[in-house]
Amino acid sequence: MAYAVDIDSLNPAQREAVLTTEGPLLVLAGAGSGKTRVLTFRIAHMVADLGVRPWQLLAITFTNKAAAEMRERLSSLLPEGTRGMWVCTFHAMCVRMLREDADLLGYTGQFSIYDDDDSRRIVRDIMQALSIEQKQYPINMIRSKISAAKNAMIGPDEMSDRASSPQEEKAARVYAELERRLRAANAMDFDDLLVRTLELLRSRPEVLEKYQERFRYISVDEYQDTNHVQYEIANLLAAKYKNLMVVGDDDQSIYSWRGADISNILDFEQDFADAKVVKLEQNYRSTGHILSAANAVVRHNSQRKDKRLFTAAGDGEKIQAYQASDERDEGRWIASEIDKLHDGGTPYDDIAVFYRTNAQSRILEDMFLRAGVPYKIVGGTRFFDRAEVRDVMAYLKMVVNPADEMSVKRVINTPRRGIGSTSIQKIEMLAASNRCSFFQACELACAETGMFSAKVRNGLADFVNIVRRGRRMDGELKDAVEAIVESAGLVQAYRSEGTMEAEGRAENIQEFMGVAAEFEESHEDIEGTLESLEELRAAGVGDVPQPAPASTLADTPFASSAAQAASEIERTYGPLACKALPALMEWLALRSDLDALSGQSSAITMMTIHSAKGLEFPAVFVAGMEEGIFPHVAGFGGEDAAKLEEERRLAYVAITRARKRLFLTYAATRRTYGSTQANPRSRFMNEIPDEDIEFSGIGSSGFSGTGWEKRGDRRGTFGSGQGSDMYGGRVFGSYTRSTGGSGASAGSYDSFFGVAGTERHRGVSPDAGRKPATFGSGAARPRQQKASAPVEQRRPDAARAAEVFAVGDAVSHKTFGAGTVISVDGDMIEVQFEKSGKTKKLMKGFAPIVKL
DNA sequence: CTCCGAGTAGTTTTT
DNA sequence: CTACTCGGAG
Repeated sequence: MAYAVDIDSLNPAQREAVLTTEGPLLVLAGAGSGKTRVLTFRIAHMVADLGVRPWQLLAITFTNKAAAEMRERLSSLLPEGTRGMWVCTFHAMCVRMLREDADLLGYTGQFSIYDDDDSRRIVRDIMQALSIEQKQYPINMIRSKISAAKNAMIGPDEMSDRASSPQEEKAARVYAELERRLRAANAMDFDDLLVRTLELLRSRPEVLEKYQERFRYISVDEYQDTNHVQYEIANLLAAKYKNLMVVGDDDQSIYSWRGADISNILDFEQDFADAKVVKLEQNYRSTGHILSAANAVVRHNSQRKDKRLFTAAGDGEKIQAYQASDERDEGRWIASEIDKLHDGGTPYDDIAVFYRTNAQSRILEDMFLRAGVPYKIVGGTRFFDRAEVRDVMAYLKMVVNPADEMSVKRVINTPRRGIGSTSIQKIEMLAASNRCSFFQACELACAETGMFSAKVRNGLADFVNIVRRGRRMDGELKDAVEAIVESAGLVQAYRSEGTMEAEGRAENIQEFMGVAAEFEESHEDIEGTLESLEELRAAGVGDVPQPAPASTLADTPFASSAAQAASEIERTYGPLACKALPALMEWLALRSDLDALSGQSSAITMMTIHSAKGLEFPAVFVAGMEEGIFPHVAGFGGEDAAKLEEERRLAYVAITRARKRLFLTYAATRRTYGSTQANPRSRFMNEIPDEDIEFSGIGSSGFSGTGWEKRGDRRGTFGSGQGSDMYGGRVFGSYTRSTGGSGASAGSYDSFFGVAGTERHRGVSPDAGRKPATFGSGAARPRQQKASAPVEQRRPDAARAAEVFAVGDAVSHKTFGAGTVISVDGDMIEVQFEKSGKTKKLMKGFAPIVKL
């Protein structure tokens, strides 16, 4: 048989996976084993060779980005098109299904989606209302308990019955109120999207049937990251035809703390007795040393399916380990190594720096800035998480769904309209006594002369009008958004503040409107749209079957207040004229990261290890390889083995991102939360075989694997001995163990100081001992003269240092673009950048900035 | 109602 | 150390 896809380019295991199109299939895909290729080839094969119609296919991914990538690869494999194929995340799929049949659950199709921040706020409000002390019952604890209950399909009542602790009892009460409010607001949080879909599929056989019949072939990527509800949904959808393919790697399960359940993948063979299992163990990504290190580390986990990646590629370069004196030195060393790589022809785009926690990015960022290494940060505080942007979004959400109490309350007094918490409370009472939505109560309040002052009533009237006018806006999405923002008066309010910060916020809002305009353009194409069969038929897509007779449902079991309130509002304020607005809101709610927005400029990538999953880079740095940081404090101490294993999987993920070069760094001392601590080197580094790794920096290779080091590790004396004693000026003098066991390390110091090896004890006086402190924070690395050179070169040169900056000066930064100086303090200047809106403190002369 | 200061918490995160 | 939240004073 001649295949439309190049089946010969696959290895036997991959080929088997691609050709197994019928029945349940579990693909255990190790890191870098070509799993995306298998996934896309398999689908392309089905469509091009086996006559499966694109609309019969459902491919679920974990992130929007992965979905977009897959769609792209599929459309290049399938020139005849992929229209009707659903390639999306679980959440996007659920939203699509819920929009269509929300009325069966007592919601309207216009329901709002509450993201994490919204959900947090509402829980906080509820806890306040129920006077539950946040001190005693931390909000995140309550939220995770509720989330766990939701995902176990346990309702508030049942949770209350089962509550075995005061925490759970309180959580159940919050849960009950949360449900009530979400329903009343016609809103769903991220958990609800999944849970309600499962509810829909379970309670409505005709709906389930519709999708079971349509989606004959289902594949789920990153199966190890699915939670219980997602697992149920997938199984339900596939229950009829059993053509379910799941792809995953138990070694890369790093989201259990978020409800991901590894047992989903481990138990697949039990769920489907006749499941075929294919293991993809050949790695096409990394070189030998890197792969060997990854294998060695992950082998320390007990809870895993045994597999071992192998590669046909050569050993490649050894992993470079570097012990820095402190976190600043670490950043500097990484910067200088990046410089070397770049000089050697590696583009910045091929380099990534990973860290365990976002907090670590600061110092690294700072050091890169000074060294002139261009970087971009993935994750962290994102554009769409900025308060002012969220405010705009809340206005838009409110216009789309005025019952959305959360959004209404968020912006009712932003910008200031003189409506404070007492007025809001009164409106709440009004809403309760009139049994109407909060928003309708706002309107009632305008007429209530007795209850509110004229000032408040005027403010409310303005506010209510925003919705009235907003809903009438038709035409271009961009214009509608602009009109709503305009009538909200946000930009004007910021502009009149006159501060640089407010100006930045105003600019962010402008930028947001640019995003909206962009969305309208890119939204035109049908690609990526999840169409129903009806829509496909209407669009003239051939051989789409007749739908099952429409389920005429007079008996909506939930005559819910949400639906009533929503339709009430529809009647009162008229239908929403701008149809693109809900689509924009949905896209915003389910957005992944804004990597599309960050330009294509050449820069290294900085991100947490979690966000690095699924990516690969020719050169990878992992910073902060220290006990307490990675594995993070929560994971060690012994008692929680499962947590430690997850940290180890995280290490596995980090290591396996690297194709050719891997650098692991750790610092002898590190400032965290203001105090300095000395952390021993990460146990994960010790799990890497000696032949795969090379140590350098203070206390280099001769140390590894010697007995004393392990003894030191436990007490943390290794780090503190090297680090703090060094600063105390007693590097070699009193540190007897190091003189005995560390020839290589001493050697490196010796060559640095130019002291003969045999004389080092006498030669280094306490006074001279301070020098290492200089070396630690000054030059990059003792042994290689060259290494320190790049940093050295970036010393403030005369011209740069002489440049005078004044507040208000326009400047341009190599990485951050244009900005304005907002303060000057000696050699430090603070600059606000236009693009990011962020302010940064920069060192005059070091930072790559020029006055415009 | 707003503003300012003290106090405190402080993994990982896509949807 | 810092960013954010809460509570009290104006």
